[in-house]
Amino acid sequence: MKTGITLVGLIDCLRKYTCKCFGIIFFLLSPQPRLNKARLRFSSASPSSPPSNLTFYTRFRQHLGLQQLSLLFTRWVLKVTTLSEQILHLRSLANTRYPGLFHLLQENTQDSIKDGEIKQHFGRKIAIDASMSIYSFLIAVRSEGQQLTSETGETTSHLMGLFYRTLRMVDNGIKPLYVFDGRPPTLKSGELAKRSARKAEATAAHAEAKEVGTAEEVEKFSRRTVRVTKEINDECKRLLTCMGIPYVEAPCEAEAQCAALAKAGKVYAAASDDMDTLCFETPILLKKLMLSEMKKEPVQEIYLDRAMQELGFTRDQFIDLCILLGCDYCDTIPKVGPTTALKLIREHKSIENVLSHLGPKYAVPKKWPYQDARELFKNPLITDPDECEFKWEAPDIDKLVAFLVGEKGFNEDRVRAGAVKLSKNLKGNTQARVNDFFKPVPKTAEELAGLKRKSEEKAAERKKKVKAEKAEKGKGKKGKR
DNA sequence: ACTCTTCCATCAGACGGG
DNA sequence: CCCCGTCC
DNA sequence: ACATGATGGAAGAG
Repeated sequence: MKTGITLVGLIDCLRKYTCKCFGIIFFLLSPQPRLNKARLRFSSASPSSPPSNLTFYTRFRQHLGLQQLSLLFTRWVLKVTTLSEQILHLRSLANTRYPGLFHLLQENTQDSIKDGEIKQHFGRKIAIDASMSIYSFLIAVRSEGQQLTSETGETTSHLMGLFYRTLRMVDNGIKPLYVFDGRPPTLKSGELAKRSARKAEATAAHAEAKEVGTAEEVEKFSRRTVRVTKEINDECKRLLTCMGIPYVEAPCEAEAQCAALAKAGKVYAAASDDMDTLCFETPILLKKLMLSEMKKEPVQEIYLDRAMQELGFTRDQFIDLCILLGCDYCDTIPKVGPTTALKLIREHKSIENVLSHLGPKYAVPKKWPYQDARELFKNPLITDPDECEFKWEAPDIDKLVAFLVGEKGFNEDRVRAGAVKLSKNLKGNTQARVNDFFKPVPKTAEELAGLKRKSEEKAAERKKKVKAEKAEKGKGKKGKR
């Protein structure tokens, strides 16, 4: 707005710092190019004038808007760099994504989402995507921008987070089962993009040599997106072993494996904040499991069968709905949001029918591999749940102390206190299960009343908010007029 | 006026003492 | 309770 | 020679 930057100026600047441009381009091509301070600092670690580019970029984005800017960069990239169309296409595949499924369920169904407390899950086995948690620990557990480290400078953020979170779960009687990603999740966009690229993009034969180079770049690119290194994963596994907590290694996506375990009845539910897990047919999904105790928010429990029942959908229709809403595997149709998607599927029952009845207003993406996505949801790569063996054992306190205190410099008292909690809860196991068996569904009147009150309060709050806003708006308008 | 979509900004863990 | 510093 | 995703609010389009 204020700054009078021109396109020419921008391009000049970019030419000047060619290497830095890659960073910016990747930002732009990433599904959600957002910048925050931590990241800025992080990526500007190199000495030569990085801030100029980034601030430049930010200002410019405000000026132009994202789409034009990214178009501009795309064109520029094509001209100047060796990045080929395939990478661009790969990124564009994973473009926008609506978070709408949860809201949609919230508003269109009554019983599929239930708020509860963490205590209700006492004694239950719950599968958790380990990599997701570890990733968030690595990002969030920091002090003055730096991760926590042992004396030798090794990162310990992940151990810290994993240790205490697991402790809290065990303390609440939950028996966690961690599921580790097999191959990094790039299989999603990577494989799909490659596949569809191979299929349709034979037209790019004009530069075969280029394509060879590109394939390498694509691989490089996907390798880079590995979030949690093998070392970190191994340390976490070691910690879990010391704690007596079991884990499972998924061949591919942990989410899918969690769902399979839940479906087979090996665990009670899958805990994740990602609604995609529902598409893998987990009967129950727990959302915000760990947030609850800290912030006094309810644990959200989502039942797949009730959701489908209330929407009147079969599993296939439900998956199609999710694809329309936007999943990890393919793009959405522009102008089709949650509401429209629901309407369309209700009317036409399947994506094929939707496509054949779709008005000209809606431009379906040229490459829209919805069938592949559907296939991935229906038949994900998993190991048979029956072959997964896991049990909860007593912690090996000596090893635990040797590891955390000896190698990583944790406070010994805290670790020992934690270990005591672990073994104490293990003892209560048999009883816990019996209790759980006795009163699974019937809640006490108090609990019900409490929950009701809570939800009513929330609803009231929302209404009040809306009302207040409307009132304000009204006032403003009246005042103006 | 209303509904739905797109754009933008912000933040992410766990614990304990005041 | 909320705010804020500390964990390693 | 690297770099994210969920969410809520506000503005925009039809």
